[in-house]
Amino acid sequence: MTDSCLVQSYDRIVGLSQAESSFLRSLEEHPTDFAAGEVIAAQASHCDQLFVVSSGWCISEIAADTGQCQIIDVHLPGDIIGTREVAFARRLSTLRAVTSVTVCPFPRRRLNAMFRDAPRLSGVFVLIAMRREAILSERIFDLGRRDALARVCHFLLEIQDRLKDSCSMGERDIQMPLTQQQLADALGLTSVHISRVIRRLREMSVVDIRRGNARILDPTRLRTLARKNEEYLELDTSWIESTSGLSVTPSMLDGNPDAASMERPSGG
Amino acid sequence: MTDSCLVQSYDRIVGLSQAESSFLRSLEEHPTDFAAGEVIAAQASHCDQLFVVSSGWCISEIAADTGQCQIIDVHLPGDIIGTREVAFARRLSTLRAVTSVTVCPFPRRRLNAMFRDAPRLSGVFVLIAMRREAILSERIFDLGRRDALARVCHFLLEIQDRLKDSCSMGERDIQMPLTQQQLADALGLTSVHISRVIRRLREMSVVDIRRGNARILDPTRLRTLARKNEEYLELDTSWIESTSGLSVTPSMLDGNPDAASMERPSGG
DNA sequence: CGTTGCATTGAGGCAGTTCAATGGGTGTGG
DNA sequence: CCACACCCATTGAACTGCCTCAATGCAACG
Repeated sequence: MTDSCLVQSYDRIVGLSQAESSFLRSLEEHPTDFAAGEVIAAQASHCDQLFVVSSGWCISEIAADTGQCQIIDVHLPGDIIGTREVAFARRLSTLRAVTSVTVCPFPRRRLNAMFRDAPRLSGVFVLIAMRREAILSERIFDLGRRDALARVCHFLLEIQDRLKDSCSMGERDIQMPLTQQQLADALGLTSVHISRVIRRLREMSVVDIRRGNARILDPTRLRTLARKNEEYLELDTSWIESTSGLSVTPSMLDGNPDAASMERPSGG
Repeated sequence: MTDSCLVQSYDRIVGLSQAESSFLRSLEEHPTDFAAGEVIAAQASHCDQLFVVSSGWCISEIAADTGQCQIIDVHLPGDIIGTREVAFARRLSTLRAVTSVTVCPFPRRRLNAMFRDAPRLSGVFVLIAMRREAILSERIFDLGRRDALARVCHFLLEIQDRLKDSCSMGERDIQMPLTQQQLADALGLTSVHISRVIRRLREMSVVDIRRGNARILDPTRLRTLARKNEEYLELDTSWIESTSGLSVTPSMLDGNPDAASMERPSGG
């Protein structure tokens, strides 16, 4: 019954209670399908919704008036999208489907209810937000200080780690549904140059990247070329565990925060 | 009595109660001074502490084995530092003083107490974290898709906005204590090229950037060159206000979360 | 079987780098 | 008060990684 990547990934971080997983599952009550390339939410549009990715890949991209485009983030199954936007009146990026996707929109106030009544889930939520910030920081290092070859290698390893975290995958193969143009937009390069780098990596027998799939031929070499120092994806969850006290009320489950119960469990 | 930039900035976002501002003030109980250039917390070191910046500028930088360095973030007075690291066992960046600074360390569990018992402060905290994520996203766009001139202009405007938000500043002048090398490390360039760009901007009568201070000569032109589209710093606080129910207990103020009171105000 | 979207390849150009030398301000010790 | 050292900024010359422009290949699809 629990196929949800979201529930699985939260459960893997802190073991979830019945009530907690029910709450998370309730965020995926309204699945909506989009075809590859479709815009799910446009830049500068009003944003009072967040999304859970149930299946498929999405991207957040920022478009400039010059026609330039930069992909800020890649969203995989189990990710909650829109947390960056929650703080603002209007979206600062376009949310677009890369493959055909199923996403589940939910209103901002659900998050509110979670913060008030489910401190452990809030903790995991913040933890994941901080990991996302760490990933963005690494990408800043990438764009600022690594050459094209290292960027591509590093990106592959990042995706591999994240896929391992959220869903199933093989050791040698990494899903890679992005086009070369999209890879270029993510890594601050041009598709022409991405093509050359991919060829070089193939000739070097490091990775064979083709549309849909990347096959790793020499993992050690790949890791060296990526100049990947730290394993920033290893979370420290100890501080969440110390947050006892959790109540998920029936009213939270149908998304009415204002009627949420104010009482809390009396046990310490 | 309230000189604290931290309290001021939180108060500006949502009007703080007495208890709430007391809690925030209590985070600044242990001021520590560092001289310009000193390391406050080293990359890969254990991180169970966060910091409030009381005065001065700090940076978070990631160093590579090649000697390359990338500045991820600039921290101004009123900022809480280390939230990115909170999720991990070890720091992924070095925290360094740019000017002489006063920072106030506080333990991770204080944050925990806040999450459990002060939902409005938690809301502002998350809001600010999301704004930081937005700023990082903009910097990714910068590094990926803007040329050196635009990067420098955009960076200046970002700092101007953030200084406006946290502390006092003039309209024409922006504090700029970073060296050209540090500017280069922040913007993914070399100090040599930064020097040339600064000269060009001076010759164009757009900004006169010198160590310590940048004087804006042509605000309109600066904004055009920066290609700054969105005003991402305008926060939407409406969703926080709807989180009623706040208790800051005496035990929170001395930093003992486990003894924190579990009762909450019964009023809606 | 043409169309459409993506990938590949080549040739030339440029923004930004590297290397290296010079200048200028500031603090320190004689 | 000078001399020296140090750090930072400036400038020049040569180089290069990546871009731009443009043509071609190639597979999927109606």
